[in-house]
Amino acid sequence: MTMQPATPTVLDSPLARKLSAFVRLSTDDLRVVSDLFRRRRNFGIGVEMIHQGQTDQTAFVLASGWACSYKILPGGTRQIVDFQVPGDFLGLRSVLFRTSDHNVEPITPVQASEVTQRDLLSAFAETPRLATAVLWAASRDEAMVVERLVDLGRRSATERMAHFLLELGARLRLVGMGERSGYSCPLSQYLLADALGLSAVHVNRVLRELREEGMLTFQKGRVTFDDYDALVELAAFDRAYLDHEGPLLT
Amino acid sequence: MTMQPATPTVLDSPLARKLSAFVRLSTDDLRVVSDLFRRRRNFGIGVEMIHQGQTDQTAFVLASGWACSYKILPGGTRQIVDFQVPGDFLGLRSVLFRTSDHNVEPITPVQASEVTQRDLLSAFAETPRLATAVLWAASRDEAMVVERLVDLGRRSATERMAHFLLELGARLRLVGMGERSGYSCPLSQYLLADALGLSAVHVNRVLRELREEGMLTFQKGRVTFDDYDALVELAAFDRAYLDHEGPLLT
DNA sequence: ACGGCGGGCTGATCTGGATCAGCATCGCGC
DNA sequence: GCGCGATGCTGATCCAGATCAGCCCGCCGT
Repeated sequence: MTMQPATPTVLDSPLARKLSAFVRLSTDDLRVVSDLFRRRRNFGIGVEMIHQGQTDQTAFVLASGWACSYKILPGGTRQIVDFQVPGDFLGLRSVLFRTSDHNVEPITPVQASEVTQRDLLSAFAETPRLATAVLWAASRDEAMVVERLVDLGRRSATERMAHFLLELGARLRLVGMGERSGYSCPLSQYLLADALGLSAVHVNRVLRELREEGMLTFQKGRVTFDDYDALVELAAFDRAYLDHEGPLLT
Repeated sequence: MTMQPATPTVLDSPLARKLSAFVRLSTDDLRVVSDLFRRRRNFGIGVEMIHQGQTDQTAFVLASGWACSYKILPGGTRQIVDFQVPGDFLGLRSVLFRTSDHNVEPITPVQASEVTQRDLLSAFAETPRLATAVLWAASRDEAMVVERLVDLGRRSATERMAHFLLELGARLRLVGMGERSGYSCPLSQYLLADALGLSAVHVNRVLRELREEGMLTFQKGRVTFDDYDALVELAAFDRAYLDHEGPLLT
């Protein structure tokens, strides 16, 4: 946990920070955002927050902690679709679906605010600007999934890893949880493997290789960029798809 | 081109058909939909409709023909993210972005209606029900991308191919362009390769294998399901993620 | 009527990453 | 303070799918 001012306002929330990268929100907008944050809940590691096939249409906004969304295949293997960090929506995509098509569970202990379909739609009616901002966030999420698709389809294991960790760094910096030099990261090599479509064994080797090349170090729950520019080059990382160049300075 | 009734109404449009799988649209809603269809344009094969990096925020609704959206990597390879068939949106994801993060181009000659960000947002304001329907369609698009991600991450080439062609069949049937027995399909083996993260050579072998196993035949621009149930089994195809069980019978 | 070329198709070879098998360390519960 | 499950790490072997090299056919343009 980082230091908080004595009277934390919703301005401090990761969600507000993130949305501000897209539109400058008025105090009215921010009030509506903070209303969305009312029903705060806690979840322990591995407790399912959203389950494949469930029919109640609720989503969450992550306030603290990390989560991941994934699909299980008959056969037992799973594909992690994405990780969620503070400020991210969980299950936004299936609020409109009759049944959820994926699972979401915490990787670390998590605080999240529950948002129902009704809440969301009525908040949209109240402030169209917020609606636009949320749709922007949803588009950004999809853009990230697409980039993961490119990872799996056309990038080598090493490029994939570099690209993924760079993206994660950019996302975390946007909500104030990382610097250009690196960030702390609770992901195990198994989780990375399931997300990147690799085996855990190979993830290990790739990380070693990147470390020995002096490009990045991932150890003890911390990612350190040893040579940021070389990584960007290697991964052909072009942050345009994140659309982070907002009204606030980056 | 298929036969049309003497006075075609917007009800016949693939988009309306598709959205009807989710909500029953009123005649008012349908009028708004048909307004969206006003600015009809034609595009030849390979003419870029949307370009990576472009800044004008327009999308299209496909009225006839097939298109594909893809990303190019420095190095020349490309990853096709998805194909679009009549009734699908093109570039919806980046209407809200400052710059488009992908390309879209026709695979066959195409008729499409141009929709600007303004058009769309004002249509939403007019009929919230339509807004919901469009968001549903966007969610379905994302669900398909996620399923493609699972394809690339965790399914073998054969499973991948089967899964993909089954999904395409389901999508086409929804807009009245295919039957359970098969559908006509203008995709070359090169396009399939770029979409499924395979080499064209391997696509060829996989198709041969599926044919020799008596599961499906893809020849002369037509996909024929020779053993639908076996395919569903092989690919572990669960259409839940398409959320097609709508108010109209399927 | 003929060259060129986009597609389909094939065999031979190579390789990135999976799989299998196992060891070392650490934190935690009892 | 001991056992045990997670996690990190490593070597040896295997294989799905890439790559390379080419042939055949039908179509289109001149």
